[in-house]
Amino acid sequence: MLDERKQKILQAIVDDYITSAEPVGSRSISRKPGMGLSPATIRNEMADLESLGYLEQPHTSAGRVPSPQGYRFYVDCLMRPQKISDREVALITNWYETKVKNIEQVFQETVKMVSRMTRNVSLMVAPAPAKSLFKYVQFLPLDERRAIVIVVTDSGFVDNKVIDIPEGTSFHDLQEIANGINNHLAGLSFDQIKTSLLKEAKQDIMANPVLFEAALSVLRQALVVEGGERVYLGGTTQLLNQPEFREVEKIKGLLSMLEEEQLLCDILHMQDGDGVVVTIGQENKYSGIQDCSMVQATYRVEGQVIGTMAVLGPTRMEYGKIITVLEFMHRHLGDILKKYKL
Amino acid sequence: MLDERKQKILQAIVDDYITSAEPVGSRSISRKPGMGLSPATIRNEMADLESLGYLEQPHTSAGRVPSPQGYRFYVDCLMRPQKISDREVALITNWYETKVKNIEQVFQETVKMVSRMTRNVSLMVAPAPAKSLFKYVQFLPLDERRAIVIVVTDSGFVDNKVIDIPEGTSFHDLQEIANGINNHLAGLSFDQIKTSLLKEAKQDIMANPVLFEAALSVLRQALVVEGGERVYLGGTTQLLNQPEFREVEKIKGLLSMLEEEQLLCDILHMQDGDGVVVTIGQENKYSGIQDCSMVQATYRVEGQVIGTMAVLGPTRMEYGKIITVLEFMHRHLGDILKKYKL
DNA sequence: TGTTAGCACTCTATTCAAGAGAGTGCTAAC
DNA sequence: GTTAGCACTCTCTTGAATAGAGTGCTAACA
Repeated sequence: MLDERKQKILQAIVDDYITSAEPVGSRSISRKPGMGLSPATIRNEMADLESLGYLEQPHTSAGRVPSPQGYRFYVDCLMRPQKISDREVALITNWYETKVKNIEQVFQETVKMVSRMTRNVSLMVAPAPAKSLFKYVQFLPLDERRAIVIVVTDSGFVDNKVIDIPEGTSFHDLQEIANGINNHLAGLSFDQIKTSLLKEAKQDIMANPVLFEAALSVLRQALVVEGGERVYLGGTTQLLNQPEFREVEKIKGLLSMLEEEQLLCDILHMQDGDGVVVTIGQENKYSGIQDCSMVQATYRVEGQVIGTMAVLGPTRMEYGKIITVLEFMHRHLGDILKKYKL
Repeated sequence: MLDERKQKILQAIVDDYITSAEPVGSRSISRKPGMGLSPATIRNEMADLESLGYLEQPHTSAGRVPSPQGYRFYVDCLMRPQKISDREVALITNWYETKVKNIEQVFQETVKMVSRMTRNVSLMVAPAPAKSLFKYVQFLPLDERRAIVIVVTDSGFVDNKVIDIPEGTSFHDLQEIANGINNHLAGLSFDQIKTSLLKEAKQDIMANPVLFEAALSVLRQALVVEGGERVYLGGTTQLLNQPEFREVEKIKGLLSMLEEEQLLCDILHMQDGDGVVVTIGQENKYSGIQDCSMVQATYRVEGQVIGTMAVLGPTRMEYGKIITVLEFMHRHLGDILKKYKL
């Protein structure tokens, strides 16, 4: 275990490096107020910290840089989580109130907000609409040949699509079809609906068998809800501000990774459990982000873990700030989602 | 006017530069099949073309680079617009059929597709929903205290929001309110609705005056359709692939510009008329993109120009390809939009 | 015994000159 | 009118020299 002075120095080094992105020399630590030690003493301690594995030296005559182990210790023991100010809380609340009108927008705006607050890329997996339960469909007239179909899931997702009205079907017929569908399929998952659709439909749904063909056609158009979980991504341009991504090549690599929804899903699913988790550099299982760190948090609705959100950035990230923000979202996002019914 | 040989050489130079991004020397032009001229001859012609203003030399011993005037001439006279292959047409058609279900998605997917086909940033202004005419609202039950309100405009935009049901209002009441609203406000623009709302409401809308307060509250929540035109943006990461944006600083500048919706709107509105227009470098009125070129096209529904789409990239862009793609979209986007009712 | 000043040492980043390479313009021959 | 040849120009790369930052070690000090 590190003695108190070593901890203090390590903390100063990490703090300094996080803001400056430059290897930290003994002089600059010595100069910090409250340190009260000469550069030479600091140097001795730094040499110790290096041989203990907490620091690294890019080359002999450079300052020190935190090692992954150094960051780990910093995150676990040294870092002081920043408080979220009342002003920030007010800002967040206001943001949701003015910009968010439905569930979809909760996700869209949350990633935007988080990326802005943390100055890093932020991502979020939303539960798959297809996994939730079908609640009802409703047809709205558009013109003679087409209608809008609104599909609502029990979790509050709303999907709208324009469909062709089958030949010879009146709008009144459509409403009857909707009733049939709603009566018989409400409460089923979309997966169930897909498989059992044809059989069920034939036997039960339609009081009026003349409408059967029309109903089938409509069902097929209406009930295909976009399959998988959706990943929301925000603040990718923040990457450009990080000195570690000064070379376009590195950004390209990360960005093209961030475009692969499935991959992101997988990465975010690697963490289970509940709460805020930090993975630093090589701790990340996916090799494409092993020079990055990720702070992840689950969010819950009524105790149930529903999904994950995360902030991705260079290992030299503002852990304190980011953890605080995600901790906050972890606790409060559920309430916000519930407002729009999830 | 340039004689035929000069034109041929200029064309070869621009073509070469567009693909290589390197100043073009006399040798490489001379080597091109069908050229049949020695480097020395080419050099003479190049010198002429330079003094005529069609070419520039980064420095004495470099090859030539097209000047803005050179690009202009290339675009106006030399460039052969590429045909869109049947395969591409099929791809586009299929893209819309599988990925697009409503108007919103037409815009989202169009910018994606165009940016992919042109390998450049693509943008598009959609007509402001608020400018279109209110068609109807419909309430859908969510739970006891909340409902989903669906607002449909005559142009086919569908907006859904979760609203609080006013205290003491039954779902049946809501439907009555919807009827009142629909009967009296259908066909009005949202601007009109906003201003005339209170007066009108009081006098006419509500058959049942008891519901008046509730109706007002609901109206306020429901009928605020996001104000301005929306800008859709696609393929910003394409910037990273362009050699002219190898330095992060340049990308940052452009990207931060691309984040300002209003600015983009203004830029796209500077072009009027109908059809495909190319603005090269300094021809752009906004100084932030004066080292870029932009190809813009309007799109129409039933003859009416409805909005603009554009491709933005370095002046060294594949004009032939891009113009062809936008020409195609210019002609066909209207049909696609009409399918979802605009 | 812990701390510190001093100094030699190491490594990077910058600067500068030299040389290679690419391309031109001009001249003279075809 | 076209082209081969050649001197010339400018950039980019390479390598050496130098300044700068920071270290590690030693010896002195409290």
